[in-house]
Amino acid sequence: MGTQLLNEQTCYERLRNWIIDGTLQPNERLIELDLAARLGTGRATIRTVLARLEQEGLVVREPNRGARVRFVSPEEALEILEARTAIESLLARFAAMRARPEDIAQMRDLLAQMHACVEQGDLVSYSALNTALHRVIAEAARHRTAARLLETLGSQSVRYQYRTILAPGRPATSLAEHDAVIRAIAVHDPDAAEQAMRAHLSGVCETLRRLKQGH
Amino acid sequence: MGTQLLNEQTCYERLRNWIIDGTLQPNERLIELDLAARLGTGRATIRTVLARLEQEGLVVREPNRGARVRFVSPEEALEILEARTAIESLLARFAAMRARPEDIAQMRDLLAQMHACVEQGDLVSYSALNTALHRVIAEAARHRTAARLLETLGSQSVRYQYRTILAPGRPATSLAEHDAVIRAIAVHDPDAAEQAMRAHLSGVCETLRRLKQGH
DNA sequence: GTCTACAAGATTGTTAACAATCCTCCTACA
DNA sequence: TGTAGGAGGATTGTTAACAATCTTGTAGAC
Repeated sequence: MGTQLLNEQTCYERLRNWIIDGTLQPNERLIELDLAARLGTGRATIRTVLARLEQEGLVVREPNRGARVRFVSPEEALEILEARTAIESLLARFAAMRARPEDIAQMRDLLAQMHACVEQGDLVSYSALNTALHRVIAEAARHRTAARLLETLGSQSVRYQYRTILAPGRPATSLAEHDAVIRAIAVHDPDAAEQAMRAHLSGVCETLRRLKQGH
Repeated sequence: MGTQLLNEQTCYERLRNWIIDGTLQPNERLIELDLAARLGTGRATIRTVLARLEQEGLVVREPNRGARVRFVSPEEALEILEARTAIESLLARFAAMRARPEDIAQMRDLLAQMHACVEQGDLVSYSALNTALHRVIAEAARHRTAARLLETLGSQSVRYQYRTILAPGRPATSLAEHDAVIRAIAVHDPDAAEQAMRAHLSGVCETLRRLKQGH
């Protein structure tokens, strides 16, 4: 597998993934020549990619001092989650208005799998399914502006997403909350869906706040 | 005033302003050499600035075909307003929790000026004051994540912000709604503040929907 | 032993030139 | 008359070299 020549968009996606999956760690310096060599492209491309990632909140650049992976503090992670609550509640509302039968079937399928995971104590798969479910809801809402905001918020806080589900009693609660959200969407009740999603994510916020206190 | 040499940040801000204030019109092509000459910098700088503005939603770039000012359709403007509603409600909630006496005084001052504008029928000044008031509320919330989202949303939809206030009966209603928001913030009632802000912006959304139907 | 000054290396910022691509307009041909 | 093809110009994409800035390590003064 030789090093291919990559265009800007591909470089952007790869670098973004490296930051999100932790290949590049928070506060790690991003040296242009380094990245250019690793991605098989020139410095100019890396430069514009870094600018984009800064605008997206994944990277910090300082004049004459280069770029580094942005470190998101626990306080910031909470802020991000609060903002997500606002956006996802909106998306749940629209999903209740615009979801098609296929969308709802997919949600129920994922929910059933999540149920199985909790019974088996497989919290890693549960987290993945949870992310997938939220994505399906976002897509069912057919609201690109909100979906876009959510995606950038999500990418900034991936490192904190596994924490809350580990709190004692959380899995069962979380499952019930998701159930309420999907039931409201299935009967096309926007108010109930928004309310249920807000309740769900407020619960997550609260858990995260308590976790922060503990440590 | 000779052409100064400008660094990236300055170029970014200037170009951004040109787009927001309409100096550069929607769908207008952004030619790198052109902008470089106008801003007194090189193509490389312009290139990264355009990448940032694309990520911010103010510019669209197509490979090998350059960049243009993004045209925001009325449908999208509505989506943006809906997202703003979610974010600003959150900010109102936090403003109610964290506003200091100075913040509240500033809000009341702006509200009084808005009152005067409505009486004199000066809707242009009213719009400006309206923007300023929302900004003060956002700052009083001390929630940088939400504030940042709001700023990018706002910049995308400036072209539509003057429309709704022109609807018959809107100024008086708008004034009353702002009054309710600020009263809730002043007595530090987060639920009421969030609710009042949501009601206010939902009203704006509704007006915009009706305006769209009309035309 | 600690601090300052300075030199060397590393990294970013800027410029210019070249290559690749796209767009426009003109011509030739059916 | 209308359409395919191609030449030329305009614009973007890429590369390399150079300039400016920062960082690091070392030597010398106190």
